[in-house]
Order: sequence, then structure tokens, then C-alpha cells
Amino acid sequence: MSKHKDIGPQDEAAGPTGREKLLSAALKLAAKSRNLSTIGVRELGREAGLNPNTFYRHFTDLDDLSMALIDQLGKELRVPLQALRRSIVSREENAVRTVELVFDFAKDHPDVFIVGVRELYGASPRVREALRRTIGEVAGDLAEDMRVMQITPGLDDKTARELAEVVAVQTFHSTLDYLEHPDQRSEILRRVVQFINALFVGAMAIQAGLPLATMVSTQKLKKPD
Amino acid sequence: MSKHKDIGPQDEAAGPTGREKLLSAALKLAAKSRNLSTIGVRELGREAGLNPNTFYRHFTDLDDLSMALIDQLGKELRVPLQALRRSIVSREENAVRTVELVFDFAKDHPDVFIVGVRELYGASPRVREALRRTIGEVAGDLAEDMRVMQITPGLDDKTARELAEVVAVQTFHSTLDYLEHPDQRSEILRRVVQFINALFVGAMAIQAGLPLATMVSTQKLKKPD
DNA sequence: TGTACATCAGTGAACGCGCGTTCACTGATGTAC
DNA sequence: TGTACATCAGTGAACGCGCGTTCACTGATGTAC
Repeated sequence: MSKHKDIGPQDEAAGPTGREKLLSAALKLAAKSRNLSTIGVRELGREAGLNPNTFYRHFTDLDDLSMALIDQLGKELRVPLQALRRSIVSREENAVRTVELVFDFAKDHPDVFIVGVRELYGASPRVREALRRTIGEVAGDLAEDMRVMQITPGLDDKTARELAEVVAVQTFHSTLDYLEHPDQRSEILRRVVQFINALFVGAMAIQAGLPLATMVSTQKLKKPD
Repeated sequence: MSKHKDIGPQDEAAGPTGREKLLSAALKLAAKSRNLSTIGVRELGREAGLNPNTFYRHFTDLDDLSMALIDQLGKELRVPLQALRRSIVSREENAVRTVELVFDFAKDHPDVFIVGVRELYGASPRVREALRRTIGEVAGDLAEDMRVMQITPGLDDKTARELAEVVAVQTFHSTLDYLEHPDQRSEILRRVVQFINALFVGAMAIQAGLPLATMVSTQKLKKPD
């Protein structure tokens, strides 16, 4: 059991490495009151209980650290969400159960969601792009599940994928309301589920050519300049 | 024509006041690469072409300036949007035309939207709250229009209001994609319109009790703890 | 198994710089009488 | 109409402080032979 390179999560029962300490310090500070890109190197060292310049042993840059953090968040999120959706058997309760489980997950990792949503519209294009990709992957998983489980019969794949994207983003945003207003949680859950149901039902109705749909959806799109 | 207090927009043909210079400098800097709360007082003075401490003649604080800016953005947005929706006569083209006009408006005031969306999930609770209120007002206007113009017959007022809120937020977010990807603008417009149509059609279908709807939307909601 | 060397996380001191904020001042405009 | 005073946006110098970053160093662990 020799210790080799030992990058990534800790080896054996040793405590977190300095790199990990810095990452979680950054998450904590950003969640409390800041954008990732505006955390100070010294502030970070203080929070992590390390010398200020230890930072430079692990990262070149704050943007560098942010990217590493987002990558980690992506993994922390995607795998549990996949497992989570696989645990759902009945297709009828799909929307409620999934959202419920995402919200539960958010309750256990609030900082991840707070920082995630914040950086999704933040100042660093690289970080924004990485987050968008992560959400896109989740949306892809979701669309695939929908297809396999035949939750939205008759919906073409492209549309399904686009709707999954909207649902993923919307749910992601909603976790913030959920975390921020503990007294309105069931109401928030109800709203999100209502939204998802309306969206899918509407898309299917339109695609099936139901009379209601023709009223709103048959106009031509003008090209913007 | 004596000059009195002269707060607010400039009097006669004189240039922008120092206060206005500071506000637009803040908007410009924030849009380029920053969160409002992390702009420096000196940086702001430099950008506005004023002495660093002139800032303190007008604002106590950066949060103070941010609030003033958001208030201004709220006014800049709401009035034109109201006028804009009133200019729409045919109810059939409502969704496309509205979104098209919002996007056009965003093209003329990109910084407002970039900063607006960014601060909507930013670090300052006061600013966030103010923005949410502004969007809520727009959503209220929208719901009222929908009711008056009977765009969504049979939809109860509470649901209409909730959907209007989602539509407002979603459209607001989409302006960023629209600004950021000039080559995909018609595609982005199409997606937003598709989303809005699906949402309303679905909500009406569910409320009308169409068979499709019962499949997805009849489960009971569990209370989260 | 031992020894010599390389690697690497972490340290502490030191640097120069830009920052926020305060102060006393100026000059223009508004107000009282 | 004139004069004396008050208000207020804007200035320039100065302060002390925390910041990012560099440097030379240490001590532990991994690697070659």
C-alpha cells in the first residue's frame, strides 16, 4: 500500500489535502456572499487554514481554481442525479419525484447550488461555459430517460431535448427559491411540477395537432436582422 | 426658468450630471466583466472621468449605487415593455411579436440585460430582491394583458399569473443567449416561442381536463419536510 | 536493505501597489432680505 | 436690484491597510540503484 501520486480525493484515512481545503474554502466563501472570481488569494488561505501562497502550489489563477471547482460540482451532481432518476419506477409520478429528489439533494449541498446558479450568469465566460455544459449533460440524460421510459410519447427527439434543457435550467434555478424560503417549500415544489407538466402536455398537444394548439402556435416566425 | 433642486435627468441641454455619469459608468463596468458589488470606487471615478471621492457626494455605498441603478433599470424596462405589448393587436401573433420586441429592445440596451440577469442571482440580497420585484411587475402586466385580451381562455387567474412569471424570467434569461450568439438568433427566438406556446397550451389543456393531461398531472403532491 | 537525490506541499518574510476613505478647500448656484 | 450667506458638486493631497506575488527555505515522501 505505497502512496503514489495521490491526486484527487484523499488516500486512506488522511485528512483533506491542501488542494481540497482550498476548493471547499472557495465554495464556502462564494456561497456566503461572493462571486468566485472576486475571492482573494489571502482570504482563501485564511479560510482554508493555510499560508496565503500555498494557493500557487495548486492553481495558477482564481479562474483556474473556479474551473476545477465547477468540474468537481459537475461530477458531484450528475452521478447522483442519474442514480436518482433510475430509482423512479412509476412513470406517472416522474415529475414530482424527480424534482422532490433534486430539492432534497439541494438541501444537503446548498452551497453547490447557490454558487452554481450564481456563476451560471457570472463574469467568467469559461466558468459559465463549463456550467452550461454540465447542465446540458443532465438535460441530455433526462431527455434519454424520457425517451426510454416513453414519458412523452409522440414527441420528436429534438423537441424533447429542448424541453429537457428548459426543465433542467428551471429546476436548477428553483432550488435557490427552495433553499431561501423554507416556509414555502411545498408551494415551490407545486409550482415547478405544474410548470413541467404544462410544458410537456402542451408540447405533446401541439405535436398531436389538437385544436387548442392551432390557435396559438401556427404563426410564421419572422427572421430577426 | 430658475434652476431648482435638479435631481433626476438633466435640466435643459446641460450634459449628464456627475451622478448620472457614475451610474452609467457602473453599468458599463459591470456589463463588461464584473458584479456590481465588486466595482471599485476609484475605478468608477476613473471611468466616469471624475475625482475618486466625488462618489461620496452621491452615494454612501456601492450597494446604495446598485439599488439606484436597479431602480433606474426597472423604469427603463417596464414602461417600454408596457407600450410594446399595447402595440400588439392580433392575439395570434402575441408570443412571437412580444419576444421579438423584447429581444430588439435588448439589442439596443445590452448592458441593462447583462447586468440585470447577473445581479438576479448575485451576492446582494437587496439588489436581488429589487430585481425580482421588477420582473414580478412585468409578469403582473403580462398576466393582466392575457386576461384582458383573452389569450388563454379558461385559465384561472392564479395559474395565469404563475405562468406569466415563468415566461418573464425565461425570456429575460434568453436575452443573454440572444445577445451572446448573434448567429443563432432566429433559432433562439424559435425556441423561446415554442416554450411559451407549449406552456400555455399545456396549462389550458390540463385545466380543460383533456385526456392527455390526466396521464401526467394527476398525482398527489407529497409534503417535503 | 540502505543511501543519495528529486519532487513537492507548505512556510514566513518581504516588496510595491492600488484601494477606500477622510480632510480642507474651491467655485458655482440658490435663497433671504 | 444688490448683497450676504448657505448649499452642494467636485477637487487634490494624504493616510494607513490589505492585497497579490516573489523568494529562499524546510521537511516529508517517492524513486533509482
